[in-house]
Amino acid sequence: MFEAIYAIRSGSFKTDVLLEDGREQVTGFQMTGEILGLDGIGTEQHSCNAIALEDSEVCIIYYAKLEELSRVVEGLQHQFHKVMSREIVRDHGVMMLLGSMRAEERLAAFLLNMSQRFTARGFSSAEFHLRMTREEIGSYLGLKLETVSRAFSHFQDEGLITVRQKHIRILDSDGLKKLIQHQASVH
Amino acid sequence: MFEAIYAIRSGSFKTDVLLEDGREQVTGFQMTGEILGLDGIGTEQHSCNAIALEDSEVCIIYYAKLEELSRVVEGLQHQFHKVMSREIVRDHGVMMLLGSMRAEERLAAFLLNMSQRFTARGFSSAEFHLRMTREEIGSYLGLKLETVSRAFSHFQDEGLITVRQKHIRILDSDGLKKLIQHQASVH
DNA sequence: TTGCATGATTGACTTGTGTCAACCGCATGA
DNA sequence: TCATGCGGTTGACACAAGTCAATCATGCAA
Repeated sequence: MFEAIYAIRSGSFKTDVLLEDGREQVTGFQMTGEILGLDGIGTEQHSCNAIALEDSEVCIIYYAKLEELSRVVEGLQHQFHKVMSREIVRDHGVMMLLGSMRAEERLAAFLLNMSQRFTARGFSSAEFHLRMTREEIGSYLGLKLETVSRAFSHFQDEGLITVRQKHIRILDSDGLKKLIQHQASVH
Repeated sequence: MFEAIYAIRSGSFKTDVLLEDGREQVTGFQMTGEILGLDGIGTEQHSCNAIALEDSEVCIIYYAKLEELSRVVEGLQHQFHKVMSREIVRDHGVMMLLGSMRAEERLAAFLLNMSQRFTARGFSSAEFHLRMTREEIGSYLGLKLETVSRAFSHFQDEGLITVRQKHIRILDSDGLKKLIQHQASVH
């Protein structure tokens, strides 16, 4: 059943979908200020789970109220459409990752994306704490946890980052950016 | 620049995004009755290309008009939200494909999805004509065209389908369904 | 403190898919 | 008719990532 969407007030989440046979696919990581539950509007039924990765707070937005308000509050409808549209664009980005990048490119893109999102929230762009496990990162990126771990170690050996468990420090973000594009032209 | 979305009146399309280095990722195939261009609302700029796969017609829907109408026409806003939401759910399905299925599972899922969409449009569910090349299917499924071709041949050897170029006939759709789930429990 | 559980790292080996290349089939146009 | 080109198929081989397994690190509970 569907009745609301949820704005994250603090904390962070992962969303996932399950196949009958038990395979889990992480479909995204959401941070403060982002919206959960937009998948439920189409079918009147949420199609993925949201799991908090730390203590978190959400603001419940009843969808019926939102629709009603959209009709009278200038600009609200448009803002809401923008949020949904951006989610579609983001998903296309993930499809790009999964469909045409190799393991280290995926992880580099993931790290740069996290860095950018932390920056947008006023945190350091170079040093941050990942709230998800290697397995969750792997599921999101279509990789096994060992592959994620090895890629982290390799980046560290190359002097691109330092890793200690979930603590990441980016030493050479240009190097990571080059990885994403350059790898292909080697082809 | 963004000003409109497009309802497909007849024909079919592929959408893709490009990486700077020239890699192409097909993000979807759209058929009659589906909507193109929803990605443009968020940033006032379309982020993917749409290419017709055959002679096709679209109905241009100016976004400004749509927003205006949504405020007065009962139910229109809700219908529009549903369309966008379903696109998000569909993308999550593709992420499932790309992130946690192997080549033959992906292709089986793709064929069943095509079959279902043809059925919904009043065509045969068992026999249809693919409008896209092996390379486009491969890009969409995160596979090389040779892998797609081999999987088709293998399905044919197993008696699941018959293939002759772009003509597909599904002989055992339950067999295809089992492939998607069963492969995993072998694990 | 010790013991335990969970997550992360690393190594050795296997395998699915990619790569490269040859060849086939069908459609189009000269 | 034959030549040309594009898309599709198939084979041989290479390699990236998966699998299995041992070990280490961290944090929590007794």
